[in-house]
Amino acid sequence: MSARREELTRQAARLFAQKGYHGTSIGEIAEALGVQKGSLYAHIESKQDLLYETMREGARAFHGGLDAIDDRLPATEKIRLALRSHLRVVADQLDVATVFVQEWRYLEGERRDEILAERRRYEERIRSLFREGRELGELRSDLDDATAALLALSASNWAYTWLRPGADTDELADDFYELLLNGMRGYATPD
Amino acid sequence: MSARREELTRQAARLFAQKGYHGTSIGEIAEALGVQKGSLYAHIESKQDLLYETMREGARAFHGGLDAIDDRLPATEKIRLALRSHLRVVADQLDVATVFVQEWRYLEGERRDEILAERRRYEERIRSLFREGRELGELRSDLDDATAALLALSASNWAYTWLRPGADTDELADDFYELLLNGMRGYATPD
DNA sequence: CTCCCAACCGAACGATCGTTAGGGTGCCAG
DNA sequence: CTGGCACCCTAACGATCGTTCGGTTGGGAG
Repeated sequence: MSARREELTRQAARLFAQKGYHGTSIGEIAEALGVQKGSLYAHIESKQDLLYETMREGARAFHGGLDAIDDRLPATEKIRLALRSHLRVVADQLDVATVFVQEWRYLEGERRDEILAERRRYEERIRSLFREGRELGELRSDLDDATAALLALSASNWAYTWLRPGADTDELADDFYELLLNGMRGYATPD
Repeated sequence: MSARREELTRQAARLFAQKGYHGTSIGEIAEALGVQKGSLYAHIESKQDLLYETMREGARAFHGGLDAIDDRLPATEKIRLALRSHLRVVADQLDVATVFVQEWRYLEGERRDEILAERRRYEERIRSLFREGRELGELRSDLDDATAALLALSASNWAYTWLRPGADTDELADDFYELLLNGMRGYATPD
């Protein structure tokens, strides 16, 4: 893929994140590249292509982050690293992450099915971490891992709305982790 | 406001939630009412009106839920009730809540500023509950209430994506509350 | 020097968008 | 009986949308 083509995808992701897929016109994307809108069709076949590629990039980034976590670590440590990975992806690729989280529903046809499956798989990978933690005794035995995963995932998925690029996401992820594990109660064990 | 007018707002909210503001045309809204699109302008001045009114309804519902919480209760109890209220609003008015959370950025002019202020005020009200809990010793003294509120709010704000209408939101809210307060750690105090 | 090809231009396409205008109902209050 | 009013229709407006197409450009490979 040529450098110009990558720049096109990047600008599209930026505008989709800022104004939404349907709120962004081909003309605006072309203008961001300093080009007539018709010229874009030397690179793409349709506007949908730009959305689809941004989604693919998002899926690759999020899954890639989980892939890098050593499977042999304790479950709780993997949860901590997963939180770090997720927030880092959001901060480092804010546009892509934003589109991945909120614009997926504007995909059409089998591309939509494909991305939806990737999103579901990601959620399942997170959920399995909590299940593993419970089964190995690292987390409370009465933990509802679906609810626990939901809580962690929800917080992470919402991150794109308030995370600023350049923030120290590792520290924030560790704060989240500590809160989720130990709770907010007054008599919590000191660390 | 006439019954017909309310039906119009309701259908608009439903379609905005399902297909997004820019993804929904005036013609589709008219079709949902069994009417020609031009006829809608007997009720509204612009498409923006429909978005704005849905947002107002959302703001009213979310703030109204908090208003009903007795100020003299312990902070932790108020947090529990706030979680219940939020999830109940999402479940009972899923369309309105969905639009309130994701479509606000398509509002224009001062209406956008107004709704944005309402959203910020809501977040601040939640945050103050955690601050109060910490200051009164109900929550750990080293609690970062901004992070804590962020965690709770993020989970709640994400709820519209997975909550199905008719779900037992009180029970779910209590589960969230219990997890947030006591944590997921294995040696957590039994309840 | 020539050829190629990625990249872009300029103009136009049909479709759809939100909105307006003028006229027509049927019902309810006076 | 009559007036008004809420509601709707039909037709059209200009603007903008995504997309197509034939032609032009410039630089690197042979």
